[in-house]
Amino acid sequence: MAKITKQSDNFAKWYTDVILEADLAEHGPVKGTMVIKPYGYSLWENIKNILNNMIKDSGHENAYFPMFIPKSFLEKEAKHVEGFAKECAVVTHSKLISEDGVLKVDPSSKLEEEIIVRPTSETIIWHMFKKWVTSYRDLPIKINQWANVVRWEMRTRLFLRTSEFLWQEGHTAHATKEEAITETLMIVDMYKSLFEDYLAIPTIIGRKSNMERFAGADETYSIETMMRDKKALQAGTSHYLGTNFGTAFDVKFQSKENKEQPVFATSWGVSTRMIGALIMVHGDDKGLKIPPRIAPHQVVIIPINSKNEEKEKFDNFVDMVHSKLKDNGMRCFIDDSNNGPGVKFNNWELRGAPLRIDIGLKEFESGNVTLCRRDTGEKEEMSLDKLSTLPSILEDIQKGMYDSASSFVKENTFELHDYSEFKKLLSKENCFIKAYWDGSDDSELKIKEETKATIRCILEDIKDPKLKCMFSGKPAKHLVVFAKAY
RNA sequence: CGGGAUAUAGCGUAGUCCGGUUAGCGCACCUCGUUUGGGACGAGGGGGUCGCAGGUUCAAAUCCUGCUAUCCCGACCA
Repeated sequence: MAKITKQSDNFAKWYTDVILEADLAEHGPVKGTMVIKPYGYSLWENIKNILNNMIKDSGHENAYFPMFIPKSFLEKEAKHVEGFAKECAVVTHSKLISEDGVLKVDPSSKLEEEIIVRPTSETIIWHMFKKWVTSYRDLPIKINQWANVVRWEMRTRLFLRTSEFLWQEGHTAHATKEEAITETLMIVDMYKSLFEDYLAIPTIIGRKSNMERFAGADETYSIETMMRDKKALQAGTSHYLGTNFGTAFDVKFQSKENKEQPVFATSWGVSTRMIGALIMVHGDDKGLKIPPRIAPHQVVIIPINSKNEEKEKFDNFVDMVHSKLKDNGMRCFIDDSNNGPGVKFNNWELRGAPLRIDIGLKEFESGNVTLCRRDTGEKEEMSLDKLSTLPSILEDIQKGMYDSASSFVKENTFELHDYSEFKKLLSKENCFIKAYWDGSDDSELKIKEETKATIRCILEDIKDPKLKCMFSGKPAKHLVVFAKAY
């Protein structure tokens, strides 16, 4: 088993090493594609199931819309096209022919209208909403779909930016602006809970600036997270789309008063990118560290020296421990591979299992087990009747992971009101900096050019005319967070 | 799409400058045995159209031409 690069030597290399060595995923044959391997997919499924329940509990219904979108649909919302035009996969033909053993595109199969592989589904969904909405009685529509989308990316990285990725996209239609805005914000809270309560990732939430906003949205709210290299990762978004798509797709409804009115929209999503955040928030030089609530295996049992004379009895003892854990509601796995114990220890640390139970001759004879925590590395021998306390230890680990991630964010977040200090700090190290901003694209752009830091989100609006923009000295409009971002 | 580099077994590489045995090594893999409390050991074994297509030559991984793919650096992005 290869050793992984240390975080301090090369964080990007560490990240790739961990994913490959922990068997989460590997590169597909087409540039930017990713094969999510069983261990990684099981992690995704755990997250997905939790979020899926949250989505349904808040009154949304799952549905599925096609991956293929007529090109003309994309043209209908001007800003939306602009945002996605440069990264679309386009289907132009429907046939291949074999010429002397070489496969070629059959020119005669050229499509009347070219088809876009969805980079996101607003257009096709609003095309359908037009058919579904005529009266106020048809609203709201609250739809979610789990799907893959394709964005043809220049520079790709496993989980963080792949040409094809998995996500959920929620799309809702409402009779009033207020209701749509409430929906947008409710989703932000839902994501916050997913990140904080399950992924143990602290979040910073706010509105996006004009420049960073989703193409076609009136307002974008984002979930910003800090990685261990102190760069920011946008890990989820919720958009208030106003009537942009309603208008573009001519979706209107008749009100109680028999008046024709425009439909208000939201859309929101989180993707497999979350797994990238999870890796970079919690991981250390030993590898992954997965929060217990979403870990594929919460407890991994390592049998040691299982080749003694009483092998059968030994195996029964191991099985008995295993079923005790399962009976206590834990996801549990026995590593009975042929590897030596050292390899297994390192392997499960690399793969981030929260708890490990070692069972060797010593335990077999004493009737105890040895428990080892991934977060602290502490080992302790415990009697079998204490196994029922493991769920509370898992919860303790979960909380500890959140707390330590949270203090890391606090330690690396500063508030500055002087631009030269701002530049100096950012040239020295990555961090989050809260500062006042005048709200202009111009200031934001120049700060980006000079420091590579961007506005991650707007935290508050400023009314006090005495407060000035850190960059321009003009009256401040917002308190924002700056950081270098993924 | 610009600038740079690389392409030899599953992975990592030596050999290429200066053409000449059967293309070598490490990891991984297979078999047998010994091992098992923090990255085991011995013996044996399998696996290569040297990125692709041409050319030069008695002879090409090695020299020449063209192509393709990938990686790094830039502009773009969740």
